[in-house]
Amino acid sequence: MMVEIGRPRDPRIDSAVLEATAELLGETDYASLSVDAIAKRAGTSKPAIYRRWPSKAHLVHEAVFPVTEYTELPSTGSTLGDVREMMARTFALLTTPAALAALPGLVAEMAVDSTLHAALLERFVDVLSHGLDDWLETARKRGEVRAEVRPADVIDALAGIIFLALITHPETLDEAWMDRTAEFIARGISA
Amino acid sequence: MMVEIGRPRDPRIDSAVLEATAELLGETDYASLSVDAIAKRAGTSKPAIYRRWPSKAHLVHEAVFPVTEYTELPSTGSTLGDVREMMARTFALLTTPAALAALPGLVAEMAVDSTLHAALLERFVDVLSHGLDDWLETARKRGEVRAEVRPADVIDALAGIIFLALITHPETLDEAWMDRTAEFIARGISA
Amino acid sequence: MMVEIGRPRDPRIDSAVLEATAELLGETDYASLSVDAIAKRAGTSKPAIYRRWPSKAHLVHEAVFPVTEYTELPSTGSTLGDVREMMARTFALLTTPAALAALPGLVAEMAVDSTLHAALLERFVDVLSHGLDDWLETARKRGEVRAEVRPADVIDALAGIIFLALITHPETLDEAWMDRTAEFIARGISA
Amino acid sequence: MMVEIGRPRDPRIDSAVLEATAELLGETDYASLSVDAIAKRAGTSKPAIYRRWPSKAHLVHEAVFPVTEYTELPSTGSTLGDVREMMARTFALLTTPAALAALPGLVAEMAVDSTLHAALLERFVDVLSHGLDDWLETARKRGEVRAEVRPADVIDALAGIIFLALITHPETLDEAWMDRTAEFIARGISA
DNA sequence: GCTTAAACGAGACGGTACGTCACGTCTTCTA
DNA sequence: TAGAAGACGTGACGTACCGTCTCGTTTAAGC
Repeated sequence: MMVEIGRPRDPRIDSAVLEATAELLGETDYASLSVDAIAKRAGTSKPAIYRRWPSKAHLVHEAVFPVTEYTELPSTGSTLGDVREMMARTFALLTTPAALAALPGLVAEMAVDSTLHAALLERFVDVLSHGLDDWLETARKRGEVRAEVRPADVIDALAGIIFLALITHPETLDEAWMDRTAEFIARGISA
Repeated sequence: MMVEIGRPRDPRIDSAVLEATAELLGETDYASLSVDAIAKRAGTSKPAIYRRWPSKAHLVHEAVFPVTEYTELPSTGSTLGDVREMMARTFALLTTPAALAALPGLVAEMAVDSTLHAALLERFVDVLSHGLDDWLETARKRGEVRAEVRPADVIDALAGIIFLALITHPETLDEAWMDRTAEFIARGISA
Repeated sequence: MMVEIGRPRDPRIDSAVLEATAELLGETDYASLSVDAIAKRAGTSKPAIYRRWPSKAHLVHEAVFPVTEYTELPSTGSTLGDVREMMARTFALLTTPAALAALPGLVAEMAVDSTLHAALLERFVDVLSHGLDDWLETARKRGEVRAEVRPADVIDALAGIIFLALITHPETLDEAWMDRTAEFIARGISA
Repeated sequence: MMVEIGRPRDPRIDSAVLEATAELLGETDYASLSVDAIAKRAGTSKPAIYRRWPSKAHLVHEAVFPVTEYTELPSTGSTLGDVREMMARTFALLTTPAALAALPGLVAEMAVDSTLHAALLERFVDVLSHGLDDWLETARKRGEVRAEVRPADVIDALAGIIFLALITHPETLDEAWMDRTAEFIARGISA
């Protein structure tokens, strides 16, 4: 049992920093975001930040993808409908102002920092794949999804297509595109 | 017709710099790549580089994705076979040592620099979509591809899935993964 | 009263930089003196230097003309003797290796940077005119110096003549020249 | 006899460059004056300039102190009057807009470039000392100037005092200052 | 009138330093 | 020991100017 010694950390700093980070990411991109600016906006100091997160990237990752309660994948009754719902969730996750500003930068840092890589993956897979195993199992039993389709493949497709589309042609991601893409993925995994 | 005036640029510098950049990207990642180091390796100077490319990102983009001769999409006779071939090409394009090192960084800079965004897209779409229109048209006529599938959708799927897989779990991208993914995409666009 | 807050500056850096600057000025001229080299020699960094001095010129000025203890103008009993002593001091001040190397460059920067101009003048006048007012007063009372001679005029003459001679014909500044010039100045201010 | 071969130099370029240099020195200081800007203003090119002058400093030196006709030192009848006239001439030479802007810079370059040093001295001594030998000789014969006073000493005093005063307190160089200084110098050389 | 050779404009070149910026760490004082 | 403040080393950024070079073109003098 770890005994806490000395002055305890002020939990208000944690949230103030996360909020400040998300706010600032709504105003500038990842590269122009400085830790000094975050500290100032949060009314704290750089060392207090580095005591909590090992690097700017880790902080941003946590600010952009906060740990949230899982909500069950609602069953719409059809494969297409369920895929459409998963897409909507993934899309929502990736298109908050903070996520839009931070994602490219995080991707760059991921490639260099393996601890960030791991953290980012875990957080992501957690959120996106939650309930996916069960859903796939059920759909497979109904004969609607091929046996060899793996959860990771579905995430690759969902997240990969949305991510690439977001960074290359965000202006064309309308309802029609969502529909076409859902149809594409649903057929891709169908028996 | 633009008339050349003044001392012409030394074309050997262009190629030496591009080569040096690609070489260095085989040794370090994008962030650790300095323009000074490129200049030194290429036997030239920083100003000579900035005279040719507006930023490090533009230079890297050109070094990593050189303009190449287009080769026709070979028809294997089946949709699946053709998709598998397109995947192989896209995969090859994205997994040169230089591309692996540079891609995350380029994605980050793309988000900030719109001229780079445009340049990168043009280069990419050029290479990947070459012949795709015709191929889709033909496949559509044979009744193998749905009418609403667009070339851009195919590129999103191909490049998006491969890119995300590369930056998240490159170690699992074996032949089996390529096969499953080709199957997925082929079914996704099929009638 | 200013309260010090945050990490205090390391005073060893101040002195190491000043020493390094003076040393390097003994080896090269002002123009070839780079801030990078100073930082390296002093075992510190460029930002640490620019935190302390607003420009290379301000740093050099302080390194070349350090604030020193004032020593009284010793009275030799005669106007000529006292002038000769003042000349010797001015000459010593301007002919340290660092001063010889730096002075022309400082003069050039003075013309451009008004803050440097002010700083350089203050330092100079401080050192050269210290005790001069009293000396002139005394000499005037003895009837040896004309009433209208001002301290600034004496400094102009002393420093101006020595400076111009130094930059135009340093090789001829022997004892005889010093004697002739002291005689010239002593007569110039005499009643 | 050197035979001219090839296209002769365009003499209009010489004068256009000198004029442009003097003009620009009325607008900025020596350091901010670029050879590119001179070439542009003169409607010519950098190589044409470097064909004529070995460095920026040499060009500026010639632009600021053009070779002029010597005018005799007018005898005012008194030592003081003659010295006052010499001061006026020296002052005029050093206070053209171009000279004011260029002098500090030239002094700095002089210290580094020995060919410039020589050129600048020759030009200066030529102008200032012209007729001085004769004048001194005459004054000496009249018993008004001490035997050991040398022409170079007079130039040191005249130019040194004016130069230092110009770069340190130009705003106080009024008629009264000129009078006091002429008196000082006249007494300094008097028997 | 043709040849010759250098001057010309434009601008690229290598070199070198500039002053700035942000990162993540360290050091001080205070709570 | 946390916290605020801010200095620290590191290392790269993009810019500026120097004086030289390499082009293609123009200009005069000599044959």
